[in-house]
Amino acid sequence: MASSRRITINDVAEAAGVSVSTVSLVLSGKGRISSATGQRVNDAVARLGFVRNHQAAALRGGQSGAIGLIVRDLSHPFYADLAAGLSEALEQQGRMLFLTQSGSGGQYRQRCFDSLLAQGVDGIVIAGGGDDGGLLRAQAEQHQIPLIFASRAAYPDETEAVRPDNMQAARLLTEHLISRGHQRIAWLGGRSASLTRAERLGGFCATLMQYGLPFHSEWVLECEATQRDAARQVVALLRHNPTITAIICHDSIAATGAWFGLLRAGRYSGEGGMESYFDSQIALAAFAGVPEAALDDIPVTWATAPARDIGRSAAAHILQWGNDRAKTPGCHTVPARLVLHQG
Amino acid sequence: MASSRRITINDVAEAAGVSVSTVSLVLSGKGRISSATGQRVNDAVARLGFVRNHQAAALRGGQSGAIGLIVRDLSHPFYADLAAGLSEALEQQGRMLFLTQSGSGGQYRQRCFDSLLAQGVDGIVIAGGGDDGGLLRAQAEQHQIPLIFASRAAYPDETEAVRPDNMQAARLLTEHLISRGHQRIAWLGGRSASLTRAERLGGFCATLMQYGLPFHSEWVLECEATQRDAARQVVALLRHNPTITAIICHDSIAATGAWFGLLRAGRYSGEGGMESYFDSQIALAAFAGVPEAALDDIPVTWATAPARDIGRSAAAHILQWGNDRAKTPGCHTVPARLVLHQG
DNA sequence: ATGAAAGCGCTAACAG
DNA sequence: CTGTTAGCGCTTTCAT
Repeated sequence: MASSRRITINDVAEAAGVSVSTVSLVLSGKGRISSATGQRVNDAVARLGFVRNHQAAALRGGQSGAIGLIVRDLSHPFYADLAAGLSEALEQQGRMLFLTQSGSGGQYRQRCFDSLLAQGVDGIVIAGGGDDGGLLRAQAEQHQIPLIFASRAAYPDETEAVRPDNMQAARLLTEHLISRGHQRIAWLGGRSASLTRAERLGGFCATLMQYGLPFHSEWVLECEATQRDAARQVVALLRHNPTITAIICHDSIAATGAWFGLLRAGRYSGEGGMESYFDSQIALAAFAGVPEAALDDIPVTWATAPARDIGRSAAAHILQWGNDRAKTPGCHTVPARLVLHQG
Repeated sequence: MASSRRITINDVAEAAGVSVSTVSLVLSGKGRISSATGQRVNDAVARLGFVRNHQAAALRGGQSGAIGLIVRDLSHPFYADLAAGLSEALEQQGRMLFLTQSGSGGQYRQRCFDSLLAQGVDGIVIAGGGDDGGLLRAQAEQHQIPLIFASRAAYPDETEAVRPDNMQAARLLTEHLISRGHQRIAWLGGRSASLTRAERLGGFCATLMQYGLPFHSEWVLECEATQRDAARQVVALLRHNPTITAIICHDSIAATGAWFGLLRAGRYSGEGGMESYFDSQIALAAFAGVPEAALDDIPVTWATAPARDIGRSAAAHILQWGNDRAKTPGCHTVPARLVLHQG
């Protein structure tokens, strides 16, 4: 049964008693083929165990059916989820995904790009990091191949990109807290240079305004990316501003640190198993890079950056771009989702 | 600058004033080419911005340079790390990775397999799930393409596979505890039907024997995959066996649950910030599917299943198999690493 | 509705 | 050392 030679469309044609072009037409479902012939061909295909050589098809026909992805490092949950969503969406369309990693510093990006080009991909998705002065975009244009950025950073206007909606995420969190009756809300974490943080703060501020609540800039704290610093800041903040009832945290580290800080200060949040010395409770809300199951036990309301949705969206956009050429590039934004804490 | 036609090896040949075969030889570095000609060709390549069409090369030459990976779901950290290691190792060899997801139940596995075959991959790595009665292995053999399994399950002897060394991981943990002076060690978690658990228990038991310590089967507890159940079990266990000084947990859920249980029972572990009612401490050690940064704050010594190493190893084996045909398949085992808790 | 033939871009014999 | 030539497996006009 194990014939050494590879089975080709010629073998199928012979077995079905038709010509190769007929087989090709049946396979791609293009030409008008009588159902009888179609049947015969399909039988032969099944009988011989023929698998179409997609490379040869691409060589002649054009489309390879593969999309390339460049991520910095797949072991980062955000990129893993993004890749998962991308691959899922592509496979639903019968496409395939070439995965490459550009290194945690993005140092191999050009190499990845070139490899993907050489493999004849129909499009490239770059996740993480910006375009170095439009270099990649220029190359992609030269080779007439769709290129799209998908990550948390911002891009020049002419760049096709998919990114999370930071303002909307902040609005989500803020409205949630307000709807729970909180009016004095603080902000913890992030660096002021961060654009992501700026956008989130914008959404936060806008929502406060919308509900007629004041924005206290002295309640907005930067903090280092350590639980220790977050805990320290929370304790200090609450000591000086005891009327605060809720805190929005920039990330899961800040949130966890804040929780420990609250525990230490005797100001716990939610109905956790710990006892509190005070009746008052501080509500915690936070942004998460990704849904984090391990943090289930901390009473925090999360707004998750929808990495998987971003991947799906990137897939949709790059495929659409492949069909409909000469469209104007732009930035597409993907909304966050609220994940309530399971009491 | 944006010429519409694709640049081929012919253009390069013409520009360099040589023949196509010379260019091909320079590109693949095979034939003995005078350095002068080589230089001219490389110049032309650079000047024209030529990118080699790998599909055409594969069509003629055989090797596509791509390896296919089938994982159940990339958003699972174990598979993500595995994929990361695999892709990393492949790219170092100038290979590429096709990524496919077979769905959380593995329901699309056959489809993934077929797609990869059609793309002409040089080998396939299947992560997660076993071979349905050798079906996939048979197909791979028929198409003469290396197939290797990489996951935590066990496989029939004739199957080429890479998996974590569960016994070694258990020995690592057990020896660690013993070296810290623990002699009365309990086991928490997992289901008795699990082979992984059986192997780990084997390593645990063997190490106890080796150090002349008794194995108490009544200190080995099954438990549900919830923190709640783990906590409950720990409390009950310690109530009835107050001399126990250490617990090995089957996974991070059991470990986290155990920690909460210890806190509740007033038997905390490590130098955490909580107060204890008793002087005695219970040491916690556990197996982790993957290094979990979020759990840094729980005082547990982890043995991590080296997902990334498994990916790397799978890459090495499948590439080697590609070169050296007709080797006997077998199971390769990858050691775990100890991750001590950062006091 | 189907067949014949001309390549896609590249590599691998052979010649020179 | 380098050029000529014949395809790899498939798609796609153009005939029939």
